[in-house]
Amino acid sequence: MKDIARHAGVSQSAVSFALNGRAGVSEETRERVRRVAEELGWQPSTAARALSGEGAATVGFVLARPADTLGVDSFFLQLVSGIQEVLAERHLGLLFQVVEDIADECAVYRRWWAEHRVDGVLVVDPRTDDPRPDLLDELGLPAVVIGGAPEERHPGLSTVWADDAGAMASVVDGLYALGHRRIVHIAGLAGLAHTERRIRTLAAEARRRGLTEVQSVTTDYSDAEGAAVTRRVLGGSAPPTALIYDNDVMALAGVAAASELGFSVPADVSVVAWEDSALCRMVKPWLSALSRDSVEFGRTAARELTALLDGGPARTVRVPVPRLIERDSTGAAR
Amino acid sequence: MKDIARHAGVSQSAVSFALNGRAGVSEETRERVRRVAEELGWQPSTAARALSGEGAATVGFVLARPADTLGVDSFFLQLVSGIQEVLAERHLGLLFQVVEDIADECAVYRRWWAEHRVDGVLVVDPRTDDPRPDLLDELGLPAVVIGGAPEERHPGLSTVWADDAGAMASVVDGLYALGHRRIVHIAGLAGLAHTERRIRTLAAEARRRGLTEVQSVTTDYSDAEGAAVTRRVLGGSAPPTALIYDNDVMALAGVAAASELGFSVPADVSVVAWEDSALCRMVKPWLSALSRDSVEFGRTAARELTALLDGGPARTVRVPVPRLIERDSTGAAR
DNA sequence: ATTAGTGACTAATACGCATTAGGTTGACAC
DNA sequence: GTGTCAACCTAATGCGTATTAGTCACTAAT
Repeated sequence: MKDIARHAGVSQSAVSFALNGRAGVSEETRERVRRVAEELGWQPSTAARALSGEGAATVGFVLARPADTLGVDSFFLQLVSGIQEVLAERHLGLLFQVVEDIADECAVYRRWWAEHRVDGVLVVDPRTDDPRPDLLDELGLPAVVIGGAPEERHPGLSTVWADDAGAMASVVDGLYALGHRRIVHIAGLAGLAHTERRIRTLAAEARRRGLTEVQSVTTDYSDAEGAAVTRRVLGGSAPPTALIYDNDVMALAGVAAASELGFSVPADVSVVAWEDSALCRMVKPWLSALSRDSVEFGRTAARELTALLDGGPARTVRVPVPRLIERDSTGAAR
Repeated sequence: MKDIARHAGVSQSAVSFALNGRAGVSEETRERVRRVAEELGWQPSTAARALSGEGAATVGFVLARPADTLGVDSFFLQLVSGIQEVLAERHLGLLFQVVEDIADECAVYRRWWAEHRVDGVLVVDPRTDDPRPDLLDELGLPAVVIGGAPEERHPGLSTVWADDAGAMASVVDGLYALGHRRIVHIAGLAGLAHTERRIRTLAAEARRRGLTEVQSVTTDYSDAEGAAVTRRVLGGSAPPTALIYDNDVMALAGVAAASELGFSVPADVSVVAWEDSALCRMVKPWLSALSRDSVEFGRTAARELTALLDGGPARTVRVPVPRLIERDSTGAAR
């Protein structure tokens, strides 16, 4: 800016005013300064900006997962991609970190905020008993919880959530209509908010219809556990006629396990995957799946965060209910 | 630091010396200052650090892929996870951005460097005719090219590469030994350096053995194209007896397509996937696959970058040759 | 003719840290 | 008793930007 000022024959402050669209310079000068800045290829130093109180122009994203669990999950990359799209428009950077567990994640938030490294964060995988909202509130760090529970609102936090309960109800509806009475839900990680929501909803739907042979089993989302649980429940005396898997990977592994046991899909057992991806069309039969737009989910979350950074109020936003794509893995109960 | 200085009864400079392990303060004072800093929960402002010439304590990572291609690729998340592990030790942040194409990617590098947002970058998906190394050289932006060609070294760039040529040679060796003479390589994106390396190596190996019915077909890595190419080549008059897929997703889709056409794996056609993941054990038959440690790949790249940032020389480092895991999808040629 | 006001600009300061140039004290040698 | 040196510490400056407090010339109002 010093150089620009010299070349344009004005003071440094005038340059600042001109480039930031503030009053205090004539239109003519402003234009001249703009031209010079352009010629000199000037870009504002984010460090200096941050130092003089403008914020870091960066938002943080922490993924608390052991490295080897990261593998086959298409959800996060798509989510991040959607987040990016919105952030990039406003030239906001995305600071990304992978950590082992929630405690580490909290430590990262603390450090980032203390170091003025981020202006806000996006929180994923909310849990039923989650220390993070309290921490963020305490720090005053603007945040959007992705997939959070709509009830439990913290004053300063925005929440973007998908209606898992509604989706689960519609899936059960569909299966019930097909004559299924014995249903097993191979759920994801226990303790995750959306896992618990799905489990609760399934239980409620079962109660409502008087179904007693309906259960949920939590897993670690891995193909191994998906297959193991499938083998266990299908090996029982009154095996379920429908299986709901909390992700596509487990559904795939489950179908493989079922075939090995001599169960044919969907003749003997119907399968629904909670998460649609190319995988679902890569096995025979093609898997019926709940599809949601993860990229759009990311966009929505990012938009909420930018709104928060602009001083807007914390909000709770719902994204569209996941839609059931009926393919070949679901059919009438035997 | 001002507060710390006041509480400890010393000057601000003394605090700086004490906390940065520089000479100029007594051991006793240093300890006292440390204690006070601890009590006050002080964390250095990265913005201020960056401003006073210490660098941004951040490295950049740009992924140039259309949003919808990101889905099913386990490689990048694992890579990033490995990168993280090394960066986190040194409290370096990872600035992540997804863009549409290479031109945008270059623009991001320019901006980041001009804004002093990053100290270095990690470059992925190098191409045969790639503008990025030249740009990075020109900017003087420290960088590590991941998966780059070992030949084409730019003065300032480090390169971390896997020996695709060696791996391809060993795969062809194995298939040849099993009696395969007609081999099709369903390759990845044309123009990517490693794609071209694999194609060249396959051609060379074929020539060396006098095989004429060997070819590579480039794709966009998607399951759709993988299946389409599979159908096309298997539908020909003298169909190949072995298929090499450049990723796991296409291999899976290929196997499905082959079954539909009445080809049994591995009796009629052998299949090798270039990238191992849970997917390969999720179909019957389990897929033989080239396995490499993507997390370690990331670690290595990050280590090279930190070395570069410490003022070390640019180097070219090779990671271990991918190893062929023989499962059930490869067998003797019919 | 003085005052109040306004538009266009400059000078000065702050942000939080690192660093460099000084300053003071005490020990030691001559 | 003067000079030298080392150890320890303080004062001052700079990094690049935003902002606040002036300054100056000129116009409009009293």
